[in-house]
Amino acid sequence: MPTDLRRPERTFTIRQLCTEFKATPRALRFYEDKGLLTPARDGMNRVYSYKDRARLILILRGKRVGLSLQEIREILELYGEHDEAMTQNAHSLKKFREKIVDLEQQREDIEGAINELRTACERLEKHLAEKRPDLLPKAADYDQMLRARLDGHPELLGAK
Amino acid sequence: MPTDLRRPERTFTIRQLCTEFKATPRALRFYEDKGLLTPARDGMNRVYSYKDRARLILILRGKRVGLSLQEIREILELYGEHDEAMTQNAHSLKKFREKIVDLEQQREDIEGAINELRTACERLEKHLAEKRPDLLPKAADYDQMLRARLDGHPELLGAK
DNA sequence: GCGACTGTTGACGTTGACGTAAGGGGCATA
DNA sequence: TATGCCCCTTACGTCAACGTCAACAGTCGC
Repeated sequence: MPTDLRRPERTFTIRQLCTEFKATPRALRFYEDKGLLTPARDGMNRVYSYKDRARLILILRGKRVGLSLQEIREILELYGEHDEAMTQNAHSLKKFREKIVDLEQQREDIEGAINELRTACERLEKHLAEKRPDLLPKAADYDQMLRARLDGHPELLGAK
Repeated sequence: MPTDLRRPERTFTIRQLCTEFKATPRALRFYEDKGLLTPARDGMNRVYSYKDRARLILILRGKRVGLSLQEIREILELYGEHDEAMTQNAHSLKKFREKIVDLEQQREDIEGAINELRTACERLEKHLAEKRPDLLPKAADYDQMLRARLDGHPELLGAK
């Protein structure tokens, strides 16, 4: 399939990306300032390519897992130049390995935190059910919240 | 086993807890300022009980998963008074549910990030092996790093 | 030609989570 | 008695990641 391979020539305005990913123009410009994004220009205006959009997705995901913009930039740089400062890359490799260990630890932590929150919720629910059943929120709320998350952006759920 | 049940009367100085958990005195005092810890006093000096230590563990774990001190305090308060402002607790329940959804999303993100870092590492390793095998770090480093994490603080690995 | 909208570049403000420096007390060891 | 070391409080400084605001430019529809 030579044509339509990921809509290569498609471009985006800053606001399009912002509304798509619930970011702000200020944030995107900030990322650019920090070297994480380098959109083209049409006169003054920024023009984001499909690749820029992909980078933005990685940036936002990195943020959600607690990486700093600095760390995210290092990762992004890996997907660019391949024949540059090798010493630098050896350093990156080490840092990435450390980060993996970090993240595995963090995953453990999250499991623990989820469990704690769950039991805390159960306690609270039981307590409320006994004393103030009128205050109990409906299960529908939770459902709706979940659905809202899954809507619209399947690419945020672990896609490449 | 009535005696020695979790060494009940054991206490700690601020520095002991700091070195044990790699925190700083400033941080512990800060947590106290924000109402997350309330150690006893011996004159001016803080005296941390075993319970305080347990709370500190929860605080640090909360931080690692990205909870704000404010959120952590809410969770900790749940393990205390049980007959207080019920309206407040209904609110907490809602926030906890939201946080669980957040954390589940975050866990997904971490899975993805780990995978990306792994493939990035593989790439880099391959690239380095071809062009600059002298810069390749030894696998032993990684091992040692892992062991260092697991040492000393088994209670950090998801215990209650 | 005129809003309304969207875009731009500074520059300053804000929030959370501490760091750091200043000033002082308590106790032990040299 | 002086020198450390650890503790305390108060207060100002810092850093990341933006938010907010000002001041201005391009373009669309009428």
